[in-house]
Amino acid sequence: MKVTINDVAKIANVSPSTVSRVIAGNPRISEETREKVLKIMKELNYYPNIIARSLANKSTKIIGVIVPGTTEKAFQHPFLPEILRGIASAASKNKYKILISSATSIKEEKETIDELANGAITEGIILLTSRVKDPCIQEMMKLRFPFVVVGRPSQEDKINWVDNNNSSISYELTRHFLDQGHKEIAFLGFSKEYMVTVDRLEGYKKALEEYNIKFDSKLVVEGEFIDDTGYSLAKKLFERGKKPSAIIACDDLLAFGVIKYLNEKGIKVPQDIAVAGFNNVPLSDYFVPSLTSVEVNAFNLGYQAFQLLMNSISSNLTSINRSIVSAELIIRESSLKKK
Amino acid sequence: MKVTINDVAKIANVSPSTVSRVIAGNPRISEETREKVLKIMKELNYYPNIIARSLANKSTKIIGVIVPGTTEKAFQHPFLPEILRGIASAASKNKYKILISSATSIKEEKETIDELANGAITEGIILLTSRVKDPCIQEMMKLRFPFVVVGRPSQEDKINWVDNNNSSISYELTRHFLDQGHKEIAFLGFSKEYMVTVDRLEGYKKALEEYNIKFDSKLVVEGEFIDDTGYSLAKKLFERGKKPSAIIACDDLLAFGVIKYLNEKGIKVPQDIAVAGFNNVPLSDYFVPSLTSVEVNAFNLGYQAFQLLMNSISSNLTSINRSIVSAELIIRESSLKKK
DNA sequence: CTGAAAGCGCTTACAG
DNA sequence: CTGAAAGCGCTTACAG
Repeated sequence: MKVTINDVAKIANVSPSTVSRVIAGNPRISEETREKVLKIMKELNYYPNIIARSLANKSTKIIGVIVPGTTEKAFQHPFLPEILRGIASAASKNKYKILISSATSIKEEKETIDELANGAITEGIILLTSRVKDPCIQEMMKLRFPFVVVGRPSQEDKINWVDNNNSSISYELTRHFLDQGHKEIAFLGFSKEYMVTVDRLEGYKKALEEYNIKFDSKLVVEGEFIDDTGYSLAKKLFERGKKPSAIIACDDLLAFGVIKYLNEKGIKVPQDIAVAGFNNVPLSDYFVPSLTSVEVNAFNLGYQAFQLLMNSISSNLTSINRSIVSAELIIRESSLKKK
Repeated sequence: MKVTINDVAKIANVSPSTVSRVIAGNPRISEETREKVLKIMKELNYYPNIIARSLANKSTKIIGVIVPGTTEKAFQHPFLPEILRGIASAASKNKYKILISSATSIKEEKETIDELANGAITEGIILLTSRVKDPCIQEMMKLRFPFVVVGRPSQEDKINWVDNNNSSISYELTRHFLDQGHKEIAFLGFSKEYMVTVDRLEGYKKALEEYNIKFDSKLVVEGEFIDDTGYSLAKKLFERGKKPSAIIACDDLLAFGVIKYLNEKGIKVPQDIAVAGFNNVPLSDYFVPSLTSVEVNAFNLGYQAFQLLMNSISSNLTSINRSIVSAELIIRESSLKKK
């Protein structure tokens, strides 16, 4: 049978209260009894029951992380795990544990949120999402429960969130092309459902404007951002009769697909068409040509998200915070004119 | 204030016991009171406190997942998330939640295990590891707590585990080269610390033997499997004066590094040297040349791991089970002679 | 410095 | 079919 605080108390000849106090490190316990109790605990191999403690305490030291969309696709993208890693690292430092949700539909997702929040199992929630009108965000706001979202939400002023400055890094990337003399730059993988792509498109437009290049909507190919293959998006672009000299894809995986398509058509990258992606996946560096991309520092996004959440938990929802994690342009072969 | 079962009971004019029973779906409750209680629950927006329930129940419906090594690198490899996804999917179907550990050292890892197991917070644990003498496995065995490990452990008969048949798929891959007439095949990324690589080397040797090719240890380059870059391993190989006609790397990421090295030396893949990897990462298909690899079905590994764990939890540790997930050879350009 | 008691929010035999 | 009571394993004012 599992040994409890009472067993320890009995054998140590003290009250359960006392044992509880030495566990909690209460300073009002005499050195002598502390040592005695500690010794017995060791002998009996006693471990406090976290559940019981949580119930008495009303503090579980657990946060929930809701992974977007259907679980089936949830971990698909290489940077999601990176975010998780960041959250885990920050949580670990604060002695928090992480409960990962795994819903397969929006409905289930909401139910999970309700359960985690109302079930008193979790002290706060991190939402990984970047959908424009995210139903989970709506749900969380209704619940008045501490939460932060990774990815700028549409209701940005009422919510704790962390994100890159997607608009400005996209601006930078676009300028990188403009500065090299490109006039026709395509933008693949835009989706009005996803804030990230909305922001990135905005930065793209802003750069064009500065260079007095008229925005051409035919150069923007919408896509599901992660699901759609870059191959098909590139194909669509060409079928519109467009043949830009540079292509920006909203994700490296898309960019790889684009390059595959170009290869098949006998178009050389970067000599004929320059290409860049976003998110700097591990293989962008190995790819031939190595792929120009944007490092979003997903680890930091996760890390900061946890910090904001702690903040929100302890401040009792009174303040709204945001955190901008800097992104950096990583220029590689795919976007550089050969000299 | 959070509404409790007592609040509901009072307003519904029944006892807390009755409310508890309708929550539990106890059939001995009259349809009439059930509906009344359900209605009040809705009105008050009542959610059962999971922690309290767990304490009374002695069942938390939570499993722990221990991610190997330092958290910092934990989620690095693309197939870890896939395993997680499999676990999450199976867990979700069984109404289980997942607590992810995040330790940064072996010592911390053991502490986490102790806490999760002895703290009554978790009903079972899945260990993601494939180290040969894994200290966490030792710890778990001591605890007599339900657990399963993903990756064949050295103590394979005393432990629940799930894995591919790494030896046999490696055998197949090696034969794929032998059948094409290759006589000198290098094997990169072996590490005696990791069962996976041990098993894969075994399959490799077996195939050579069948073809009466003498095993040459100079063709085996040890490496940290995931950490080491394929680039440096390939370099080592060449510095030994070896120039095989085919190279097997224990991981696709290694293989990409190898190819990069070969490219730099002006060696063409697959014309001059054929290359293959393991784990079929998302980009292997996009790479130029596309990379021959082994699909390990990480999702299924995770899924099966959860099933075994359920088994172990309900059977009360009385039986030991294993589950072999089939892997498949995916032949692409990098290993095929041009016709 | 330490103990007795009440309480955290549930569940579940037991009795009716 | 339903309720009163005890219990799950802790914590924490309160009293001394």
